Parts: sequence; structure tokens; C-alpha cells
Amino acid sequence: MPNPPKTLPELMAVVTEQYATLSKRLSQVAQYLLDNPDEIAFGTVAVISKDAGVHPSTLVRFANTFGYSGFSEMQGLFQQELLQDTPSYQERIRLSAQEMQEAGVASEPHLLNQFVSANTQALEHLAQSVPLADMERAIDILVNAKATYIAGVRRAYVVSTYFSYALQHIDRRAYLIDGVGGMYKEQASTMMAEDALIAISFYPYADETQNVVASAIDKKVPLILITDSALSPLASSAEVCFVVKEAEVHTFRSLSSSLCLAQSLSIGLAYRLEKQKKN
Amino acid sequence: MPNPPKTLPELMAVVTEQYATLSKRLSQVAQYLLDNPDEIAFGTVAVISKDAGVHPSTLVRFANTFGYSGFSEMQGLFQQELLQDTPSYQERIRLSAQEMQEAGVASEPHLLNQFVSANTQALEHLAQSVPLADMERAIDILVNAKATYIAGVRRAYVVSTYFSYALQHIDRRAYLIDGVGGMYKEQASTMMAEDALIAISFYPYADETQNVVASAIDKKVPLILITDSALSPLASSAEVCFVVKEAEVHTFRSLSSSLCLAQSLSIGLAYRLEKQKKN
DNA sequence: GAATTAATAGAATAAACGTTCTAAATATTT
DNA sequence: AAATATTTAGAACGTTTATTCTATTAATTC
Repeated sequence: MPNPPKTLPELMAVVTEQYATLSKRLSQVAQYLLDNPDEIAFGTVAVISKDAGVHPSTLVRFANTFGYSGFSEMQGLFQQELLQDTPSYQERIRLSAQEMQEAGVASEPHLLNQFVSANTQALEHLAQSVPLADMERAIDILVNAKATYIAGVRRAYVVSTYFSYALQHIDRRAYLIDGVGGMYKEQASTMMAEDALIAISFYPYADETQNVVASAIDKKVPLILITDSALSPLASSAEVCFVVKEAEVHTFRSLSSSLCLAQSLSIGLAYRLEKQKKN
Repeated sequence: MPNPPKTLPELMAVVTEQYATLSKRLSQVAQYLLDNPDEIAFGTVAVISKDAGVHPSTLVRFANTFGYSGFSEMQGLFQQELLQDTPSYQERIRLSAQEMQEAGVASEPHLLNQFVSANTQALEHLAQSVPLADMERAIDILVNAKATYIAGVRRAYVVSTYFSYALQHIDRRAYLIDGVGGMYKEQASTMMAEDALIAISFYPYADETQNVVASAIDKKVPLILITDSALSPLASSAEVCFVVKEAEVHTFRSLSSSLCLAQSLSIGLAYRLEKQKKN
């Protein structure tokens, strides 16, 4: 390879193109290169190679493979990129809005940017509004539960599937009450007092979820609720109630905050379980 | 000076303030420092000192004067700053985690806060890294699709359910290939060339999703892919490929960015459909 | 203007650097 | 299954690195 790429985007393209033909270690470097360009810009051969899990000389070989005299020469591209490209966040938004206009699209700022900023705000609000004590109580319940049932439909179903995934991932018995085959009642009927129910319910508070919750209350199954208002019909029944304000962009409600909370609960639980194991 | 500034702006302020009191060579360095921060970030002592017209050791003395153990420590601030604008979100998370530790927040910082900050950073990264053109192309495909199929399992299933919900919400035919009853093949078999497939696949790239995609490619169904690396096995097959870097807290990967992207695509689609209706 | 202090440049040093070369290991071909 | 080619890790290399220490120079004080 006599003509090495002169810019980082070019290099990235060539690496991606050739990726399939690279040997084991070289493709490992390629992977790291594409995923962590910033690390390459500042790191030393020793540090980067360790981080990427390869021998230092492999980095040099990699650079040679793509036509550079050595690693340092290739590294220059990464530094160059970082230098020329330092537009501020706002400037980027301005640029993309401009792109849009040129592309003949409405002058709307990049939708993605609207979302990012809306979600960011919602997340920060979440961190401030959720009491640590509630988190702990919820985790207490989940730790003691023999099995965890999860209920939530439509928009809330997304959060339910995350709980289901996360809990199973840490070896907890998790049952998603998804009503497959219209069997809400049957799925909920196996709940017992030593279990726990996580219910997620947003306006207009679907009947399906309300029924499942009613059944749980009947059997004295502790309820952890994630909802959008303290006045939600289920709120009074809950052992712990998390009120989450989701971001809204053009009437579309987000789910970032609910999912962020779901993640935090899951990991909090994972922590506690590990701690218990050690004792 | 026992407490050296911890950020570049702070350092700049201190240097400016003390500038008048500095000796001849040190003020020469100060001048250079204020004028060429980028050079400092990447340069070596030898190069910088030559460029600034001072002796190498003068740079070390300068750093010492402002409380740093050596030039290298001070140089770190300049590198940090450069990364802030194009944040490798990983780097940022690493830094903020480090800050937290140094701040002596001994007893586990509130998990929720860790999540919020990790997710926030990931979201910002998303806004910067996703090209507007890709969004538009993806929306084009979705607008023209007679029906939209959605494939994704395990962690990616969460995103799938969101797409399914959102698309149905705007009256699009959306079919979630969820393999209920082990019927991946059957569910995928009805795809046609005038439809579209949204596939979400993260490492380790489940076979189920790969098979669905293969079947789609066979039938020339356009593919929109959301994945975690440009080197994902499905990337080359995709009409549009979104590479999303998710936040990671204690080995748990988030989904905020993927969902944010999913939302943006959904609403972008809703917009376009409304606009078409009016014409 | 001599004495004292501060600032500087230069030489010295040890550690870290990127790179090269070679032997071992792995994969491929025969 | 043997032979060959490719890929790899390891050791050694000479440089370059940032830094420290010490004369030397410049500035300040008396």
C-alpha cells in the first residue's frame, strides 16, 4: 500500500473496506481504531496497545499495512482531525440546520438535536426528583422477592421489556405479563405474596395494567410503580411510587427517563445481590 | 502554589492574572500558552520550547510555578479541553467518574446520578455523530415502505418494541418479528421488496436477527440498521446504518441513545407523512 | 559598584518512546 | 501429514522524552 490515506475519514473508510481481509490482531486494531479515535490521538503505543489488547508492535505493523512509515505518522491524522474539527455543540446544530435548508428540507433544526436536548433535560430532572430512599426501598423489595412480575402495555411495554431483559440478565426470576393470547389474568394468577410486581403505567392508564395491579393488591404482592403522575389511579396502592416526567417533542413522549430509572434499579439490585453473596 | 488549576479555562485565568508578575522567559511561555493552546496539547517539550523560543527546562519551570508536578501534568489540561468539544463520550465518562472519586464521594455516588450523566453524555455524542443525511435516507425508505418489519432480540428487543409502538401510533403497518412460538422464519417470510426492515443488533449479534436480515436481503427489502459498530456483520448489507455508542455504567449498557434515535426517526417519519398529506 | 538573590540555560540522567529484527506460533497450501 | 507462508509476540535497539541538578547570567538590594 504505497499511498496512505491523508485524512482520518479516508483512513476510516479504507480500514472499514479492508476489515474483512485483515488478520486476527490487525482486525482487532481496526475495531479499536474505529471505535476509539480519540484515544488514538493522545495515547502512546504502550497505553493504546494495552487497551486494545494487542502487542505494541502490532500497532506499528497495522500502520505499516496501511502505508504509513510507523504508528506515529498514522497517529498524526487522528490529532489533525481533533484540531480542525472543534466546532461547538451549538455550532453543529447551526450547521446541520443549514444543511437541511440546502437539502431543501424544512428549516426545522435537526430533530435529533431537539430530542437530545429534551431528553437531557428530562434526565437531569429525574436525578433531582427521585429520592434516594425510594430507590433503596424498591431495591429492598426486589431483593426479597422470590419472583418479579412486570406489567406494562403500549408505551410502557418498552420499559417492561427492559426490566424483563435486565432482571433475567442478573439471574432473577422475571415474568413479563404481556398478555400473549389474551392471558393477562392467567399470567397474573401465579403471583404470590413473597413475589413482587413492577407496574409501569402512563396516561391514560390502561385497564389491563390496572387489573393486574388489582390482582396483586388482593394477594398482598408488594407493588413498585413507575408512572407519570402522583395522582395516577395506581399510585395509592404502591409500596414505592416513582413519578417520572418524560420529555416531549412535538406531542411525542419520550421514555428516556423511565428507562434510566429502570436501569438504575436493575443495577442497584445487582449490586445488592453481589454484596449479599460475599457476606 | 499548592493547588494547581484543574481545568484549562481556570489555568488560563490564573496565567492571565499573574502574567504581569512573571519573569521574562516565563511570561514568554505564558504568551505562547495563551495564543497556541492546541500546540501545547500535542507537542513535545522539545518542539514547543523551540517554537516558543525558550529552553525546554523553562517549560517545566513554568508548570512548576503554577503548581504542577511537571509539564506533562499541565499538558493534560490542554488535551482534556480538546476532547470536550468532540467528546469521546467514553473519555468523558471516565473523567467524570474520576472526578467523583477524587471529590471523595466515597459512599457510592447515587446510582441514578451516574446513569443520568452517562446517558446525557451518550446522547450528546449521538447528536454529533449521526449524519443528517442518514436520517433523511432512512425516513425516505420508511415513507415508501408498504409495511415496516422490525427485528431485534434481547437488549435490542426493547428498541424493537418502541419502534413497533411508535409506528403503529402514526398508523403505519408495523410488524414486530419477535419469534413468538419460534416462528422467526414464518414471520419474516411475508416481507416483500416494497416493504422495509428495521433491524437492531448489538454485540454479540444474535443469529436470529442475522437470519431475518439475510432473508430480507434475499428479497431485496431495504434495510435500516441500528448497531454498535461500523464493523457489525450486518453493516455492509444495510441501506442505512446507524452506529450508536451507548453509555456504560458498571458493565451495564444503556439504551438511551438507541431509543432517542428511534424516537427521532419515528417523528421524522410522522412529519414527512403529514407534509405529504397536505400536498 | 559590590553583594546578594533570582532567573536562566546547559549538561546529565533515567525512564519511556516508537521501531526493528528475530524466533515462535499459527494458518495455509501442497 | 509435511512444507511453506503468514502472522504474531518478544527482546533489543537507538532515540527521544521530561525532568533534575548545576553552573552561569541577569537583576535587585544595599
